[in-house]
Amino acid sequence: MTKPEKRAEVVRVALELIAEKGFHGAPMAMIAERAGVGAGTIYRYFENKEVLITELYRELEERIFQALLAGYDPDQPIRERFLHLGTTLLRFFVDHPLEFRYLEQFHNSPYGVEHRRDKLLGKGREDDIFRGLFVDAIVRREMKDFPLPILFSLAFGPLLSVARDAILGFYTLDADQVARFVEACWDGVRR
Amino acid sequence: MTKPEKRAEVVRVALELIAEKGFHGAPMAMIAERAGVGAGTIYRYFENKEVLITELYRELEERIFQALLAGYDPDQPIRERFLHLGTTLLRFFVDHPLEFRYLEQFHNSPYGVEHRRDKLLGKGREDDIFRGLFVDAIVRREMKDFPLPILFSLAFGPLLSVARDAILGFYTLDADQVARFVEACWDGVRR
DNA sequence: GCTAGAAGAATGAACGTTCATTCCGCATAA
DNA sequence: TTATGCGGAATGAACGTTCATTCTTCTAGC
Repeated sequence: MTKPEKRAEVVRVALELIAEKGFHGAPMAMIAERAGVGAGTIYRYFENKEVLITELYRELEERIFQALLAGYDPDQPIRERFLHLGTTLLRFFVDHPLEFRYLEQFHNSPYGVEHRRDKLLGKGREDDIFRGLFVDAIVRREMKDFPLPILFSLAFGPLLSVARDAILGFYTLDADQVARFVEACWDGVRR
Repeated sequence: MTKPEKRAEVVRVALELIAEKGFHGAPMAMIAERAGVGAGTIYRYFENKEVLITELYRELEERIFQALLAGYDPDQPIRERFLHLGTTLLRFFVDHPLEFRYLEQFHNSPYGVEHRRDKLLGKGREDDIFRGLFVDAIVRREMKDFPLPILFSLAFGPLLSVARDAILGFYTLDADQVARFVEACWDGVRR
């Protein structure tokens, strides 16, 4: 196995294990074993477990950002842009259960809260695409007049909740239901 | 300290510590110390840590159920019943941050998923109050026609999301905002 | 082209720490 | 005196991390 392959394999296994069993169900020794490398080898690529965890998070964030960007047209009407982002996001989660579960684990950890705090009170990144849309919508009076973070909760709270349940196997979402669901989210935020 | 006082104190401290630092940030020894009892004493009241955790969860569930019941009138129109349950729940969470954080921790643990699975596929308890309302609403065509669990996500996803952020201190919710927010949730589920 | 040696990468046993749980001596009340 | 409940030191399992050693790859000299 080449050097970059090893790193990638460690990251892949870490995603899988942590998504399935949580941070505390994924000891470094187990990650190493399943990745087919020595326990110490991981520390050649990541300073410690925390760095591995946050680095993996960053990579996921980037992939989602790219997925959202694909096919996004800033010139479309607000409603259409909202529907596009919502369905893309929900589909991404449903199609990538491991990634979704990982994000949830991360968000419910101290790292996640810290990270979130920075985002809400500072410069976003893929937030910008959401932030831009929402600010635009408020100015044009097409969305309810709530503070931005509250509007985010209103719009994406249902989305995350339904993705979680679908991924846990409580039910399945077909394409039509996804579309109708995101429209329902729109009903929640729109004026 | 009398016997029942000790038990109650252990439960109180466990709630506090676990809510603030998670299951893994709340070692039994620390719970014991802050509760003013010996480490071994906890095991006179709870077989092991898991039992303590699930027992505490059950007690919280019961308190929420009671809060929801107070002032609930099954004869009111669907919209009013929905608004009552929503605002009561959201207010309860905002007023009881420790309890909310504990519930979140629990839900994101293996116990929680198991528990949830039972609920969605079986007999509810305080669910009944929600289930009854929602089934009623669908039959009368006052809510969108989604499977029940999806409708729950649509209605309560935003609520949990906004409660979480408020409790983490990202913003504060006054009474007016709570009311308007729950109405926005209603916009999401209503036909 | 071949080989000796250096340099870098990988390894996994070992370490120190932390945790849930157990156990035994002690105190209190009968 | 005896019995009961309690405390907290002791225990052993599990973890993240380290480091002395081995293995691999590359370079340089012939």
